[in-house]
Amino acid sequence: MKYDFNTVETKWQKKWEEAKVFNATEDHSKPKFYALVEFPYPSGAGMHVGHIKAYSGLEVVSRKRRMQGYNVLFPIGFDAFGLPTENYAIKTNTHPRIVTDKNIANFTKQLKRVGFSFDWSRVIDTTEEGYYKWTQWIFRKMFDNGLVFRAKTLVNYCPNCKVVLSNEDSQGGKCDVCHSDIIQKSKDVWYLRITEYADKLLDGLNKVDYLPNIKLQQQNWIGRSEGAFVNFKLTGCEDELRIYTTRCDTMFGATFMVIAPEHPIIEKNRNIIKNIDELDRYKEECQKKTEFERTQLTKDKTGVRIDGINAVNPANGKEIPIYISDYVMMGYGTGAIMAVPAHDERDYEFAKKFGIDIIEVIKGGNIDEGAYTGDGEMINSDFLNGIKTKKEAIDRMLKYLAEKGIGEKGIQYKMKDWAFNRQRYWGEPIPIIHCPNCGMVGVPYEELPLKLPELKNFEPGEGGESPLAKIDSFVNCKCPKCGHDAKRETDTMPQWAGSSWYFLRYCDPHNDKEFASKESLKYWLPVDWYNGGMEHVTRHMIYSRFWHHFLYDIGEVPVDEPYAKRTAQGLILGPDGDKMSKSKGNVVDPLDVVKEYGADVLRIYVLFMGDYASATPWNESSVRGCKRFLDRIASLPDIAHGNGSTPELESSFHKTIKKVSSDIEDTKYNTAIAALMTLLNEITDKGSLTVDELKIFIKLLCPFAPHICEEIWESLGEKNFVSLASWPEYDEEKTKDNEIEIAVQVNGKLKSTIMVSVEASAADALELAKKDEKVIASIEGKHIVKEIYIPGRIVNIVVK
RNA sequence: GCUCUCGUGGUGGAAUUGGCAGACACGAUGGAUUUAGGAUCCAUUGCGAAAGCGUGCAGGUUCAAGUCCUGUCGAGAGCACCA
Repeated sequence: MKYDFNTVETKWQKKWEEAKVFNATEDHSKPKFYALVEFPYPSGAGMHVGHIKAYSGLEVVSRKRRMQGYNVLFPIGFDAFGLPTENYAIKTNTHPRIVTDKNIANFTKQLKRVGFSFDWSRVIDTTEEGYYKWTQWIFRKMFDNGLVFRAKTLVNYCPNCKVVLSNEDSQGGKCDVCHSDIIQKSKDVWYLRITEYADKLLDGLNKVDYLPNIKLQQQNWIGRSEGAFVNFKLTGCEDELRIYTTRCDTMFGATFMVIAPEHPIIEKNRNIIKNIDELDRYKEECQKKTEFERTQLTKDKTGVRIDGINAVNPANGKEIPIYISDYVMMGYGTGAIMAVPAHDERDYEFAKKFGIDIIEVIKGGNIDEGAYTGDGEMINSDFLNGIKTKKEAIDRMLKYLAEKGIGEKGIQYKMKDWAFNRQRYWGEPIPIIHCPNCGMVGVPYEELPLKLPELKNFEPGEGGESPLAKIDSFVNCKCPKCGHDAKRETDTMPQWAGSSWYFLRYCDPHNDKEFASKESLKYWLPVDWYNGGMEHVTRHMIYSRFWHHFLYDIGEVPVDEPYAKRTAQGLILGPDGDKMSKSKGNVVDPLDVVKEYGADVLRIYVLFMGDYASATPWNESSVRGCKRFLDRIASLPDIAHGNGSTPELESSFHKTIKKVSSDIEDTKYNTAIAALMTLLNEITDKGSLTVDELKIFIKLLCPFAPHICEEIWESLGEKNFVSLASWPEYDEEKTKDNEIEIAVQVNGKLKSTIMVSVEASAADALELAKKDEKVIASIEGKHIVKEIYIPGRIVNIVVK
């Protein structure tokens, strides 16, 4: 059978759509399987091969589950708010709505042409009013529950995009969208209190099945640390200085203190501090440095001693100096530290540079060379002397601090509250009204969605205010509480808002009374398997887990953790081994591949090319290899006769069913396909197979290359879709061989192989091995020290 | 700098988790077919003439190490002075 893939593939795509083969049903009596892939941002460039790989994994799993009788929800949608569309709209003077619709139409066409088995009746678009109504609704619930607050603070600001960015969006001091240097700017910012959920997000990781590196990244991001808060008395002023430390055991070694340049204690004591001008100048210098510069200069410590105020070490009563330095951040802990140069590398560098005393309090290092951060016996520490472990010393010190009433245990997180507003047009308007009498008031629930007003000019203002601020009819309103003239908030939500709950909407996407019905949520949640990119592990996933935990706490969803399992696909690199990019000219367009080789080949190739989780370069020749494989499949019906099979081939079928079934579950799609290739080679060598065997082969291949499988299935006289046929079962007994070849080693070196029965005893196997000529040659005249037989594996004879 | 992951043929990658290293595929070489090219089919393909040697390098544990341990070099990812 030679076939024209273009005709055949579009034929089956049409039939699937007409018969609604892949629509999830609301038959809640069936076992469910909810497979989720990260919905795409509909960029103007269209689909990328990376999308194909990202979706093909769970595509295979979903198709297998349907064949196993599950009610499968495998949805798709579009995460369409965001800067690229808005920037394009500004540049071309087209409304972002029009741009978005066009891009979504293009993506839809492309996705359908690859034959993904998405449930197209549940498509969502985060920019639709019927969708963002509920994004705003959830925000309002958070507002009602005290999880939203506004503060004027120094924030990460991108001067190019003219927006405030969250910490997550400004990693490395660069804007996540345009890669410009971030500056620190004082602005009014809306925050979501994600830190309140830090422990829940951390604990939740214990009950989910995420890849280990994904869990680790989330743990590091949340960055919980246990330590102590301690109050240091000051000389020269009335205040106390509160610090956070994880090493209160080293307090006898604290020979100075450091506070952040912005620490409020400086402002408060301007009149007392003798060198205030010098401190002001230093502070100004620090603010001029971008975050990037600050991190580049980690080696070179700078700072200024505060003249006029000293601190008292509460452990030993000694007076110690206080410095300001930018290696202490206002945003973590209390913005002040006790510095223990003998046992902290940063404090050590600082002390060396400023000539401060270094007192060793833990044995084990050499303080002439550097700080010692390991464990050891406590010395020079009064009541701690002689204690051998860090834990014991910390406990003892905490007890001391409690007795004196100057300190207590404390917990800190690296994660900060989520800066949630953007000064942009193409996002969900924040449903808040500023009233001169009532302060911040939520837009009433019945008025949601708060619609994005029509606008001609989408450019943000020079002062960094939202384009919405220019529309008086939008801004001016009445306070819902007191009726007084009031003003609307004009900032919009960040790109991450819509994607924080989209998997809930898929459960019941057309509901206009609730974001999803309780019954549908109860049935479909949690997501059984979520696959996506590593780049979303610390942002999208943390954000959406936070929203979900919140919804769970207010009784809106039935489970606390939204994703039972999470995997991640590796990148597809360009043929040159570099990351694909337009500037390098190494981008592969998936639709070109479909045109030349067909969708089945594209699908097989992205899964066969290598380990699913690893980055793998594109290889055009290897694509042709996959084409060859499918061409050989197409001619299989020519040799499928009704005649009996052989026991060997039958056994191979059972083994292959077992291997393909388990490999799909383990995301080892490459070896699953390799197993099918091996079986095909065996069939070709033999020259024939039965029609029943061919049907099994087609079913196994169907999740990977469904179009050609449907075509062959139909040619065999089947009336129904192979996509809905039953997944093949295997007989464990038939996967086992009666006789197997095992290796024979002498002193661990392979000498020969022998055929033994699986039931053979150690004595039988060894006897057989010792009859082998090559083995005899190796052991002749030598003394046998030890004989090992691992059933089914190996014989090893140790001789001297 | 810290944390994590990974180093296997000419290439992408396998290896039931300590048990015959190199499955499967690409590429290459030779042959068949063809006017020719392409496509297809057959054979060979880790290195070495061979005994042997081979999983970045150096040690170690073990009857047995790609797999475990120690050190070291290299690549990638994440974090970025987190007290």
